[in-house]
Amino acid sequence: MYAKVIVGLNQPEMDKLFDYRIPEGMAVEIGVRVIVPFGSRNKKAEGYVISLSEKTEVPADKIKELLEVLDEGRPTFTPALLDLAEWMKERYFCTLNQCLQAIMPPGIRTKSSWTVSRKSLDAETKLTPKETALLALFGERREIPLEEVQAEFGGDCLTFLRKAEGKGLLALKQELHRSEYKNEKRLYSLDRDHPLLEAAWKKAEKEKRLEGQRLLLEYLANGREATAAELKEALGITDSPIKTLLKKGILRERRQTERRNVFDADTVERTQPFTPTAEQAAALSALHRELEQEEKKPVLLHGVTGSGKTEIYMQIIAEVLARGEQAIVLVPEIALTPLLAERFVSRFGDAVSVTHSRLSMGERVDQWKKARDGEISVVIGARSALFLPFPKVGAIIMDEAHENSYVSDITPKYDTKDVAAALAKRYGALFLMGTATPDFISYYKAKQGEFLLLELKERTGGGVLPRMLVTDMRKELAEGNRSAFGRALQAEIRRNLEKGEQTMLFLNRRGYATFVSCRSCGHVMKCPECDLTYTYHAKEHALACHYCGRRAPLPKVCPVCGSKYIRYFGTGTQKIEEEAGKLFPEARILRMDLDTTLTKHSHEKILAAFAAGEADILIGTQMIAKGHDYPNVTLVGIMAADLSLNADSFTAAETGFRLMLQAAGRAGRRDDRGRVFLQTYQPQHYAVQYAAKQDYEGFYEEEMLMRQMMGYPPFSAFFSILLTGAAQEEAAQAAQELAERLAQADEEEIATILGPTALPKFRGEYRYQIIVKAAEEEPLRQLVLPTAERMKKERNRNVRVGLALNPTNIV
DNA sequence: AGCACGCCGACT
DNA sequence: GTCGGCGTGCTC
Repeated sequence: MYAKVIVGLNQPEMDKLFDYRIPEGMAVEIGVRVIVPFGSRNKKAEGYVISLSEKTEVPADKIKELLEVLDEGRPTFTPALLDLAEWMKERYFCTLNQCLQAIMPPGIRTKSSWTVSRKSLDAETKLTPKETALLALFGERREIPLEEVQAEFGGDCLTFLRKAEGKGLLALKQELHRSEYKNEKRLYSLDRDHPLLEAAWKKAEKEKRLEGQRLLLEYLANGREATAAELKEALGITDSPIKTLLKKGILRERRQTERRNVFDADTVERTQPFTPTAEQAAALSALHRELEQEEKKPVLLHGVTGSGKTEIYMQIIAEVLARGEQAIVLVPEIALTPLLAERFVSRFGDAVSVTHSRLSMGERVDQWKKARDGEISVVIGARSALFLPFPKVGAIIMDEAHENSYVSDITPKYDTKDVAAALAKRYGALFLMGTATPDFISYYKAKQGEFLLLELKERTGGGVLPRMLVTDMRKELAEGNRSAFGRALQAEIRRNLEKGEQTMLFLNRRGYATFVSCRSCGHVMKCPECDLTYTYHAKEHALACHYCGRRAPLPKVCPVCGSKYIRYFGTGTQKIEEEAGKLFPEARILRMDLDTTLTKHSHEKILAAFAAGEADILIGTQMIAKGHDYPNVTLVGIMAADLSLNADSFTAAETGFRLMLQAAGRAGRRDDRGRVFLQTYQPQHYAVQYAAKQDYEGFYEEEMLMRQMMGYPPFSAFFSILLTGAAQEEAAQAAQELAERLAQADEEEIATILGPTALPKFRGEYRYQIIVKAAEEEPLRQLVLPTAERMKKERNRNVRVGLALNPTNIV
């Protein structure tokens, strides 16, 4: 038997199957991780078994044998996940190996290291000066890590070392390190039949200095087991009495590996399903119908905040579990709070687990194993939860499906929505996306019938929509208010402070570049070619369009009104916090943004403190827009609605609009009507106008018209081609050449080719981007793919070509 | 990616 | 003769 293996080398040329013979008696399944000998030096490398075969085309003298099967022979990749990896490879133009790495739990990959050991040499051996220097590096040591030699002789000294090895001066040795993240506990108990036990008891009771031993013997007398940490905690002893009794054999040690629990399901009270409202019942019956279908359509559940989407998720999950299948609930990383998890635990008990990047590596690996071994059947997690090796997933639920954190930021830069749909198809599972503000591409697909569209328009708890008030910050400025707080908002905050009600202030800076606008007329500097906001490049003191690459000098006066009040809009949450402190010295203020949430539970702590009424004002980025109901919040201020409206992407207006609606959802979720202040320099902007009316449909219609006119997705398809290289000249030339070849290949002129554009250096590499867009995807693929493939093949080894089709995040 | 191999030019 | 710097082809 032969195993076809992907060797875990991250190189496009290596992304093919290598055949290995399976040694006699070795059990190998598809999807297992293996160690294989690779290359002329038979270096040990990690590989993944993709398929098994009776025969091989490879000549017998080339075939090597598998060295070892990892993970006790349990497959890392289920058939569904392997199939998904193949799909991702095609969709994201990357290697199968990269897809497998994305699917694998992080951190379990075997690492390799090399050591150099010296050999005794006879007197005649003549050494070159460099060899003498190398042996001097050893000093008294017999063995040193390769890194140390490389630090001294340069990273490329391997040929020299190999030669010295051939001469018999030294030996190079490879070591593999596998991370198991085992949670091994050492439990101590009393050997009650031990002959010395009686004597030890007596002695410990008599002698004062043996107090620790006495406590220990007493504590364990009833046959209980405990870890050293527990004993120390319970008895107030050090580990020395434990060690002493262990040495005598009176204490016994038992090692036990335990899978870590991410939280304690026992402390959560169980709840029963609610009786659905009429609206929910209608949605549920549609979902049940879809569950019965062989070919299931993805479902978009468009439900306003508070319309009870979670209850619908839970009732669907209950159905799936009843069938003996599993469910995956995807949540944006930031929304993954213990509170949310608790809701699911309260319904499904310890069948539920949680996984996200804030867990330790061991915790994550353990949740992964629990899924594999059927110990859990519901998982709530960030996007990587999709890749848990469940046997048969019945439903994939994606909450807050509009969130941009669902797009992976490392290769493959997958969009979780697309991957989840592809995976659901492979499982035959239901894929349900829930959101109050669908992204427009999904909404468009739903309206076109590609997705099933379900709507929830009522809030289950009653609740009224908040009042939206637009503050024209240009006017504020003209009337002498230079603060970031409009006068109306200031007055309302004061009122809230007096009434003891809470206020939330949003300022969304994360992920959006600074933009340049005129403070007098509100004009925003935009690229005339793309109608997208210019980004200010401080280093060059110039404006740049990140979409087409156009550069323009920074104007000294506003091109529209001639005013000199041109400003870089860059107020951050910290500045708002400072200003709020001055304006409302009596207020207790909390701030929550990336900087204040770097430590493990800080995120939850800040929200919990605010929920408990320990602060009057919470200032933060969009991360405070999510999460739970704060009944005492009656006022929300969106400090600069423009900030998100002017990001340099064609989705900017949509994102900004959504953020305003989300913020609105934070206020007045009970009987009293909340107030939301939209502060903006562009009150006439259509996104602001529609947000003020809370008119999602109206905005959608207008935005779609706009996109159709401008030829943006979903009315067009585009490729982003990125050429990367350490040598600037080479990368630039390759990019130029590719752009020319594309133009040449585009005989029928279906495409618009933008660029190449130089992007900022990234990790020491120069990057050039080409955008190719066209009305239809298929002809575009036929134009771009062969041309780019040919370029890749003929390319200089030092320039990499990366492709992305309709990426959600344009670089 | 890593590695070997071959070729070349510089330096001792 | 030694060393380092490339370009090229191969890895089951």
